[in-house]
Amino acid sequence: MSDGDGTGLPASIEAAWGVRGRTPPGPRPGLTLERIVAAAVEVASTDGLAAVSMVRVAKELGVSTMALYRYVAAKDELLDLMVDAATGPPPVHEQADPEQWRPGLSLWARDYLAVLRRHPWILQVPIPGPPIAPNQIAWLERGLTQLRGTGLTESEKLSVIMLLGGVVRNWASLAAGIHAAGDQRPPIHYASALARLIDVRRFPAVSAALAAGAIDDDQDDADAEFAFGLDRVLDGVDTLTRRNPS
Amino acid sequence: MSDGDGTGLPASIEAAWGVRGRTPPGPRPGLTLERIVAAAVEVASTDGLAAVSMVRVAKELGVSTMALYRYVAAKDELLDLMVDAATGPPPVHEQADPEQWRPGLSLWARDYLAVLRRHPWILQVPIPGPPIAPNQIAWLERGLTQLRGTGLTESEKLSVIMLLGGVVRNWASLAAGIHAAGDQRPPIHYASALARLIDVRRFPAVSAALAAGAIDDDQDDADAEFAFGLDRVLDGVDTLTRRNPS
DNA sequence: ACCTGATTGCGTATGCTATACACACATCGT
DNA sequence: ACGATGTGTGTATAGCATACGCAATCAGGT
Repeated sequence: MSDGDGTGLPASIEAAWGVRGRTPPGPRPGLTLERIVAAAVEVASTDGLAAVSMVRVAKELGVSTMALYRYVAAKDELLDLMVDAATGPPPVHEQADPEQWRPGLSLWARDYLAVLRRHPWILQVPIPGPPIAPNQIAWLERGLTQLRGTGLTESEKLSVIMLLGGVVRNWASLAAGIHAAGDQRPPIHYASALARLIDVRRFPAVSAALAAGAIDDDQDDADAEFAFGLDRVLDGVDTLTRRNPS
Repeated sequence: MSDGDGTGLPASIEAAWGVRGRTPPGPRPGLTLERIVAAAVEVASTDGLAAVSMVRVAKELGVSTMALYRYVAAKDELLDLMVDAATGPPPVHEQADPEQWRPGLSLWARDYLAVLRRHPWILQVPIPGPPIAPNQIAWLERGLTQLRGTGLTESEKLSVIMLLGGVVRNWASLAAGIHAAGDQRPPIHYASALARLIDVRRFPAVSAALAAGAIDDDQDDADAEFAFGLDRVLDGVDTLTRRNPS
């Protein structure tokens, strides 16, 4: 389970990249990393991330718990692989005009959002670091490609994609949090709860927002709010492209 | 432990807001929610969030584990209160020209980042929903106040603050992730690991970024990268203020 | 002054978790 | 054929959140 290569990466991540040596002695493996990850994703999709335990995944596969540890050094690794598998490769769209980076980037963000909507549990997996798993890199690739006509530096392009990905994740997280909270708990009426708690003199600006109906747990404006955040970031990128000599 | 008010909020959150009824019969409480939260924060700050268990916090206070459950319905509530306590109220600055929203908002973001740098474990606490605890609201208040001269609608102001907060959290999370990973693990050389794994034909854009040195685990450029993301968002807000009739 | 009922803190118990370790067995290169 | 190596399994450990019942404590109504 030590890294066969010198990358310092966990062996299971390398396995996800398809790095394989020649077959060693010993019994043929009856399991596959892929099958394990698929079973874990299945559990997360049906019963939530909290239901994903090594015991449960092993039970789902009909093997003993400890068998999994022949393929994964720790549960964290499994979680990372689950995220990558559930994310999948970015969808393929017709390549538009390279000069028109904005719709391309917008589509990228919306595609990513769709993934997070399909697998909300992804948002509950703590991010271990910069993207390294295959599909994460594929998404990064597609994102960077959208920016090819902008004249930004490579470093700027990368920052833009990371920024945008964060914004999407963040918004999805908030939206999912509201939804999940209203799933089991007594649905917290956020606006009325706030109205009862805050003092107008101590929090005039929040009170004003409250009075204007800006704070509302309505799900209807959700898409509009996402579009707002997305447009702000894209406007910011636009400003940058115009400032730089292209 | 049920909510005394009709807000639907956990009783412990209401307690954090200072909502109190008259003293009921029974022995005087020997503990305080404040003391419990303070002890938990202390544990998190010294030994990390993973070390925060009910057993450990109780031990730190010299009480039994179950005593804590007289003040907190579940561990999640404690975590929320810990975040709010560790965040604290936003620092007070001299009020600048209300027309100059940009430096004010920039300072807000940097203040928030400073908090997250001081208490990195905050980033590991899953966000349960929109901000509701007292200090969270205080930060929101200060953020909204910075936007008072922009002519944005209340809804837009709110979205901007949420967006900005997300960006700060996201960036801090990534930076802390790299740092934490290099804390215990064999320090993953991200750039070289990627270089070894990816194929130039499959990932030309990522390869280009890699070749240009844009992908680098150097901590030096970190502040610059944060400023980049911050400036993109602020540029986006700027575009909006110019478009709207103020 | 006494009782009632609420509330505190505690001890115990349950069921869950990740994972370390030792074992039996299968298969490869020699 | 043999040694090395990897696979799956069973058992054991240490930790976790938290449900439950009990004894002690105190305020308010009588």
